[in-house]
This record gives sequence, structure tokens and C-alpha cells, in this order.
Amino acid sequence: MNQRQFVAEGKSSDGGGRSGKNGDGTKRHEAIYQSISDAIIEHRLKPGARLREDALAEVFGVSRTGIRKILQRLALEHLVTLTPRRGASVTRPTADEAKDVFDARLMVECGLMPEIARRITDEDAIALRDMAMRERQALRAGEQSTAIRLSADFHTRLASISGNATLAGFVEGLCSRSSLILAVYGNAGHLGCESHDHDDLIGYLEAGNGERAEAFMGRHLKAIEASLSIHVEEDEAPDLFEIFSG
Amino acid sequence: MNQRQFVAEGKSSDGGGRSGKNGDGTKRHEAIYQSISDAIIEHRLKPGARLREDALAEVFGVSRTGIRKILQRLALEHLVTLTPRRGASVTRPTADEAKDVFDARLMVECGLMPEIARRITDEDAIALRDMAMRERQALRAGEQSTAIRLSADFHTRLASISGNATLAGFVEGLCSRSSLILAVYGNAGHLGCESHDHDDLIGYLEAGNGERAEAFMGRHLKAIEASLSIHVEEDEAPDLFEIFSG
DNA sequence: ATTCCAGCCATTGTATACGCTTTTCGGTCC
DNA sequence: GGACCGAAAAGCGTATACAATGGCTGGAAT
Repeated sequence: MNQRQFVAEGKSSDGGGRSGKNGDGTKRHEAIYQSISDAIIEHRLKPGARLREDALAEVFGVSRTGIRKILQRLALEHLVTLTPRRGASVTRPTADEAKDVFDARLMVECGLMPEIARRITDEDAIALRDMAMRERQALRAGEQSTAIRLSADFHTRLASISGNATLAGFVEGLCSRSSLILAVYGNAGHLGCESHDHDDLIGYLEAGNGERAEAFMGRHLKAIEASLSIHVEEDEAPDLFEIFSG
Repeated sequence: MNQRQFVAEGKSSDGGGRSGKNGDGTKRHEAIYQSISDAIIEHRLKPGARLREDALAEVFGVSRTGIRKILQRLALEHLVTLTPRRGASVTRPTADEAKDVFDARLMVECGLMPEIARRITDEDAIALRDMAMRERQALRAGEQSTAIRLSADFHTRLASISGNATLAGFVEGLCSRSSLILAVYGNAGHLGCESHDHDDLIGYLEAGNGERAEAFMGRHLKAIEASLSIHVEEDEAPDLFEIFSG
């Protein structure tokens, strides 16, 4: 069960110890952030998993300082939860949070459709079709991690076509969190955006039919949300107050 | 020009130096974050102002470590810009960014209106009217800082009534950035949400007229955006390539 | 046998130290 | 007189050290 799943990079080239102290550390940290973020989104790190600073520092060959920075960024994006003296763990979204995230996606992604239909280029459509195809392939091959990741990438890429970097960034965060929600509330075998939904959507957008794309995206997201089994699990904090208040 | 505008808190009670090492540091950092954030939103720290880690650490009586954490959080919220070896400075929003932010506000804040009209309570309305009143007072008294802050608070509070914490948080960030945009592109004397717009809006919401509130909010935000003078200042990076390419 | 308490250990929070890069200031050369 | 180059200083990036807290385990008492 050793989590050697991370690429530790060839740190043997460092010689020994703390030689290359300030060697383009920024990019290094960005790569580590991506590694952890990907592992969470692809469910290789499941909700509730503890993320110990020492362990991560050793795995990636950097000091705890850098890991802490990354963990705090992930916490701000709601991908990990930082409990004051307990450290970091992968966020386990609540039912309320899941509803909020999907409501937000419904509003923003649908609202973006008309503008996207106006601005989409041929290259965009080609890239999107490629992603949709790879997603179907991954699903058929049983690679759920890859499929989930590609689905999130599809929606993120789509939003970026709108040209609004702020909204695109927001959608990106929403998609990441949706991946976490799928990990907790998703039914195995029925996950993510199946069938040819994404292909159909590209068709509407290429035709410049923003309204139809908007309606379709609405149904698409509602279908995903409806496929979740949101059992309000009250494992921790069994609501003693409520139980004994009557 | 000493920036002693920050409350340095009574650190004399500490005795001398590094005595209270781990005394509820979390809350302390939260307070420092609020101080800096407020100073930026209220334009006491203007866009472009440099935020040196050493200086901030000394002013607030903590070490650079804590300041760095706060600065990184502010950077993620687009309130400060972190240039790799230069340190932090208050973000100077570009024209594109300003457009993105206001487009995002238009979509999200308007989209939230129907739900807010459905859920608004009497206490909400009272609190909102109070904020609107204080904002008008501040404007009349010439306290622009306070007025800007109250205007952002009003919109933020409004969004929180929707019950969607994710969207409310997004709107909060958008309002903070709007304050920065006003600092750069706003015309003095004509700033922020003037007149009785906010009061009118509360009226529509109390009447449960979500559609009318939505339309009104749309006009309100468009009016603010239109009042900006977005001169595409190309001071830095004088586009040498474009100039000499012809 | 179970529960409570105490001490230890694991792990985070904070500060400080050090190296590297960038900037700025002063001197010299053209 | 101006421009270029070198050195010093200032400030950021990273690592490491230390302190404190919370959980966990072992033991004892009921």
C-alpha cells in the first residue's frame, strides 16, 4: 500500500542532498500541484484520505514548506480539507455542497453556451471531438479514472472557449469538485457523462444554435446530478443534539 | 508616507520578542488577512502598491512565514499579484479582466435574483436596507472608502441569501475584484452604486418579483460598468513587436 | 472486562537561517 | 557628460529546527 504512485522524478541527478536549492522551484511546485490535483480528480486519492506533509515531502523530494503551500492552495479550491491540528485530507463533499456545486454548474455552464456557440472555431470543435472520443474509449476500456478526468477536461475546455477567463476558471474548479462528488455519491458503472451527449453538444454548438446547446447542457447536467445517490450519511457527528433535544 | 495604517495590535503585552509562539495563530492570521484585504478593497492600498514581506511581517508582529501564506491566498483571489522574484503587489486589473469580471457578475448575480426573491426574509431585508442606508450616508459624507466597502458587502450579502455557498463565495470574490477595477478605471465623484438603486432592488425582492429584480440588477451592473473609463493603457510592454512589425 | 488516566509519540505551526537573484548605486572609461 | 560595468545590498525562495498540541497506547482500578 505504499503510495509510490507519484512520479518522484530523478532526484539522483542532484548528487547528494540540498545541492540545487533554488533551481526553478516554481515550475517544480506547479508540477507537484498538478500531480496531487490529478490524483484527487482521478480518484487515485479517495475522499477522506489523509495527506501527511512529511510523506508528500519525501515522495516529491522537496521540503515540507513547498508541500504546505500546495496543500493550502488545494484547500482554497475545496479539493482538500485542512483541519487545524490534524493536517490535510481529501475533501469529502457534503450533500449540500454537492447540490450547490451542481446548481452553480447549471447556471454558469448553461449561461455560457450562447457565447460559446458564437465563438467556437473549427479547431475548438476538433479538439473537443477528440476529447469526447478518448473519453468514450476510456469508458469502454474500463479506465474510469481516465474517463472522469477527460470528462472534467471537456467541460473545462468548453468553458474556456467563451473567452471569459474568470468564468472559465470558476467552471474548472466546479468540475474538479464534481469529480470528488462523483467519488462519494456516484454509482459505479453509471458514472460521468455517458453516451454521446458530448458529441451531440458539439454538434449544436458548431451549428451556432446556442439556445439548443443551452437546453441540452441543462438536461445533461441534471441527468448527471440525478444519477447520484445522495444518501445523507450521518456517520460522523450523529446529531446528538437533535436526537436528545426532543 | 509610512504605512502605519495597519493596526499593529498591542504587542507590548507580549513582553519581548518571540514569547507567545503558538497562541491561537490561526485566528491571528485570519485577522491579518482581513486587514490587508480590507485595505485593498477600501483603496487604502492602491493597485500597483508593493507589499514587501519583511515590512508586513514587522507591522503585524509575525514572521514572514505567516505573511507569505496570506499573500498567496490573496494572490489566488486575484487581489494581489505575485511576480516570481519581485514579490507581491496589489493587482492592477487589465481592461480584459475588468470586462470578464463584470460579465461574470452580470451572469451570476442576475441569475441568482429569482432564488433570492423566493428566499428573502424580513430580517434579510432589514439588514440590506441598513447597509444601503449606511452606504448612502458614507457617500454623502465623502467617505469613499467606506462606501465602496459597503457596496461590495451589499452585493455579497445579497448573494448569500440564495443559500448557495459556492456561488455566494464566487460573487464575493467578484465584488472584491470590482473594487480594484473601480480604483483603476473609476471616475472620481461618479463611483459605485449611487442613488437609490439598492433600495429599489430590495423592494422588488421583498415583493417576490424575481424577474423584475433580475432585470433591474442587469441594468444596475451595466450602469456601473458603463461609468468606467476603460482606457487601454499600454504603459508597460509597449508592444515593440507590433510597432516594428509593420 | 471495560473505562479512565497518564505519558509518549506523531504531526503540524511558526520562526529563523541561508542562498540566490535582482536591482540599484557608484565609479570609470569613452 | 553619458553610458556601461561591477559590487553591494535588498528581498524573495527554500530548508531546517524547535515548540506545542492532539491522538494513541499502555496500565491500573473499579
